[in-house]
Amino acid sequence: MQKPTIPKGTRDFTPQEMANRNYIFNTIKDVFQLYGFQQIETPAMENLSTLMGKYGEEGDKLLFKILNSGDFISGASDNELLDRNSSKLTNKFSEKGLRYDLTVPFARFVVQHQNEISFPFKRYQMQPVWRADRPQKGRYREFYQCDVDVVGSNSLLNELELIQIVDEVYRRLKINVCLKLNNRKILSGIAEIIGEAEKITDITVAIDKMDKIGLEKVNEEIASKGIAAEAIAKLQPILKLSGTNSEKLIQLKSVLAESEIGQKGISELETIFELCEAMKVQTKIELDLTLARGLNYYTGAIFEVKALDVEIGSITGGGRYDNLTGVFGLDGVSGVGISFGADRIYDVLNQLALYPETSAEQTQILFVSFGEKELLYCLPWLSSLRAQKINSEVYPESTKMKKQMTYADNKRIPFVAIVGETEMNADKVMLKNMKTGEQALVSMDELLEKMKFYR
RNA sequence: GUGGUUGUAGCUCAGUUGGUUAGAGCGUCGGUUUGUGGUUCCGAAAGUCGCGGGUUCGAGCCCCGUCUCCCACCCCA
Repeated sequence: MQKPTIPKGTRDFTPQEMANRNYIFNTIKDVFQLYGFQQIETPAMENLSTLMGKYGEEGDKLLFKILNSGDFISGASDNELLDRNSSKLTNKFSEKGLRYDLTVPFARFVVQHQNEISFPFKRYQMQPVWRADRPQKGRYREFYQCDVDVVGSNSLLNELELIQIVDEVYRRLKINVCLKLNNRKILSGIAEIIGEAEKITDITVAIDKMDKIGLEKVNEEIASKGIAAEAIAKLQPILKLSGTNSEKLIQLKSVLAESEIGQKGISELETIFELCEAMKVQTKIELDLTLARGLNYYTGAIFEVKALDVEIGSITGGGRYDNLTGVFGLDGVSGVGISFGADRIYDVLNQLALYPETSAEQTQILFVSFGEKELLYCLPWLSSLRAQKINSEVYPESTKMKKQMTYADNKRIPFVAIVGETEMNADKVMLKNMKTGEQALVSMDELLEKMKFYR
């Protein structure tokens, strides 16, 4: 028989791995809740009409589509089948797809539930998303995103709070990061003053590659998009911008003096920097004009977080989008949000071995016994421990002690309670510390007292 | 979607110019006077050599296809 496998780009997670992953999810979740965000979930699958056209042409290709149930082929005529046009046939065969991110389903959610939501709506969502991408380093076809967004508020205080959340999450996870900040309005201003406003997407996609391919290649790519040489020349001082954040802003102010939207972007950034300083955000924040990000719906701030000690690409990203719900028929709702890439954070933590030594999930005490009578004797002890929220279990069969001890060892259970006739007669258990090897006869009260530090 | 790369036991890998029943370490399981694990010693199970085809008297090894892994591009968490 063929050995079973899982689809490419997907992974199984063992109990040990899940303990590590839950450490990440719980850390992120705790911080989200600390800032007043509430959790929602949306279905794994959405109607394709909700998903299609929201991520550009590339994105549509990367959507996993779900075959219609039943006789899906009846949806297409003979001529359409003979045509062999896959993209047209896809529409006939499939009307649902797996979600590609959490932002678009969230926009759909806001529109659909607009009358039940009170704004500003602060929500978080931690669920897997799927992309039919070719897997490679730090890239999976199924991965988790942890999104926090505020919709229905234009205040830059939201940007501040998101930055504070980034600051707090990575402080707790002990990952050194740099937060890169940009503003779409500045990018628009740049495109405007060089007279290529309608080419903004091409320009931003190209300059996004700056630290990867260098200035020269970026210029080549921009030129290849049909942008005039003089416009490219005008762009140079901006691409070569250097110095501290405030020095960069001063330079930008003069370069973008003629652009109203550019000035707006600069003042937004100034406000954000001031707020961060006032609130003593520890994370290094860097104004980075080459940060453009792929998704075109950002209209204000753009964030990206990079791990400093690991080469892995961005581990968190986001920004402000003024009219995301517009595509679903609800105008005038502004949102700002960020997404933590849990799987990349997991890779970073794995490489740096930054997990806490003991997991809150592990069993703290295992009862080892010698027979049926002893097994039954253990049960009330377990109930008492569990009532005190101490993770505990009993080895459910009376096999050799070696096997039971090995079991405890493999699960890294720190304490074992040995129960034989002697212990039963004394109404006690033999409590053994697996690390030191020390053991002592203890009563129920003594046991609960000792174990209460291991909740 | 394009290009490159990898595949032998649960895991990490040996395997000679093509030549008998394909090996090791780790892990697993069992035993080492049946009330003591993580460190000893002994033993066992475990592989259609990714899959399919071809060349050959003979293929883990050579050729073709395919899938998979990883890497780069595109794009992106």
